Amino acid sequence: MFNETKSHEITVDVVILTIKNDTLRVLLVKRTNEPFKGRWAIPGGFIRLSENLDEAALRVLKEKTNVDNIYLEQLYTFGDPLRRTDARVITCAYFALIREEDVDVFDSADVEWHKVYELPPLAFDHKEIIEYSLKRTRERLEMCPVAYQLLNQKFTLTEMQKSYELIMNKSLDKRNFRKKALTTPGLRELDEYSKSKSKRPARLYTFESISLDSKRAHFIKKKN
Amino acid sequence: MFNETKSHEITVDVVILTIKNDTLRVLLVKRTNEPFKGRWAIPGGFIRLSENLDEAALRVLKEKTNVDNIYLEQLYTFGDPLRRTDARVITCAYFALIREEDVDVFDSADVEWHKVYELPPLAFDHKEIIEYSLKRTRERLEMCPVAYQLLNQKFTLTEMQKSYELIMNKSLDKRNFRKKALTTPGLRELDEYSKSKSKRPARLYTFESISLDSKRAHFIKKKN
DNA sequence: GCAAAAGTGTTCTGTCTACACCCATGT
DNA sequence: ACATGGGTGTAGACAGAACACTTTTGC
Repeated sequence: MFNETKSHEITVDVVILTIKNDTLRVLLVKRTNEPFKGRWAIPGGFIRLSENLDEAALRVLKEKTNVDNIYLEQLYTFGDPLRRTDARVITCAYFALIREEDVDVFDSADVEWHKVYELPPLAFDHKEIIEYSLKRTRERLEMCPVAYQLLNQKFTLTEMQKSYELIMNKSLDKRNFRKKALTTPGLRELDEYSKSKSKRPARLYTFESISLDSKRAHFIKKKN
Repeated sequence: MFNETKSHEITVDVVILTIKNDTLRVLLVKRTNEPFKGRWAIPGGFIRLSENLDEAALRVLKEKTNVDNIYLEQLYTFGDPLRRTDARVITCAYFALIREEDVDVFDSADVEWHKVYELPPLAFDHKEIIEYSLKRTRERLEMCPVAYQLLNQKFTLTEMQKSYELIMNKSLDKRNFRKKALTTPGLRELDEYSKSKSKRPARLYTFESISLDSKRAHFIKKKN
């Protein structure tokens, strides 16, 4: 299959995170080929010669979820010779945060949302990649409100807090959270309220600008 | 499996930083081939099939500086189709911080330390890569004392401060710096003093082995 | 009127910033 | 004795953490 003169293959793999049914979930696909046939894996694909890496990751994302225009960030490049047994494949891993309401996943038997804290056995080093993406998402969260990428367009502060708690995997103090959340640049208070049964309606908020002010990361620009 | 006839090539490029003559410098090599023949570039090389990415980066580092066992971190993977005009080459960029005293560079006409704040015209996207490595180094510095990688084994607090100032590219308050520096985990005060002419000797310090773990991301936990 | 979630302030503590003078040494 | 860099402390601003009760609604 390969020899010394053959060059390495390079792919992009994308960790796609969302919140669904009050849990943080990652999109996995079931492998149809050996090795690891039948195991769950992060979606990925080869990079086309005309694409840059971000575009390749966006394409993979779009193929699986039909989502565009999303928070997507390069995570890390994994290239251990032993990470795959079949060939030498280096993968440039990305991670994406998407809203459940935007997703159009054919929830078939071989594409599923799995709880990130209860992962099934995964192919290759994909468990490591997912864990690393969680770590990075937490770091981002301390820096900028990326969690709004997981929320619906209009959301309550309690929903926002829940998404933070799911990502950080710990509970937060309500008053401190709200105090800090209200200072977030781009957060706008609406004159609308959630309608819920048997309890007090909650004020709705929205984020005005998608400009994630981060000096740390490369973000994918909006496509027009 | 390989539905494109032409593969991408993948390299590692390493931004090697040191402090020399009171300036922050990066090791550049002069290109001997087209394109950009005669221009300065970051050292790099192809990845061998038996190596992982870190090993490839270490090998490039060792080839150029004869330095082993060093702070080395994966930076970012650059893969724009237009970044090179001759071929589609994706590069996994690393950066390294090394001590001048450990280096064994043949300072020839085609390998030189250049001031990072006064770079000559560079090949490809290497200017961008160097600037990104500076950004990351600054972020690391706020988190953990990576600057000790640039210092001699024994150093004064003033030397440490100078290295911070060179990386951050701004001056720092002496008292505040020293107060904070003294709380750094791993810093040990020695019973030795610098011998300098015409001025008061300065106390020497050293870092006890800090585990800068090879699994990059985050090295030192938050202080409690 | 009760269940269920929304909403609201203060105190404490630790960290960052700004800032100016005396000390030890070699010449 | 002077030139050079070494070494030191305090006060104010700000941010994060801990902590409990009242309000609004649907049933």
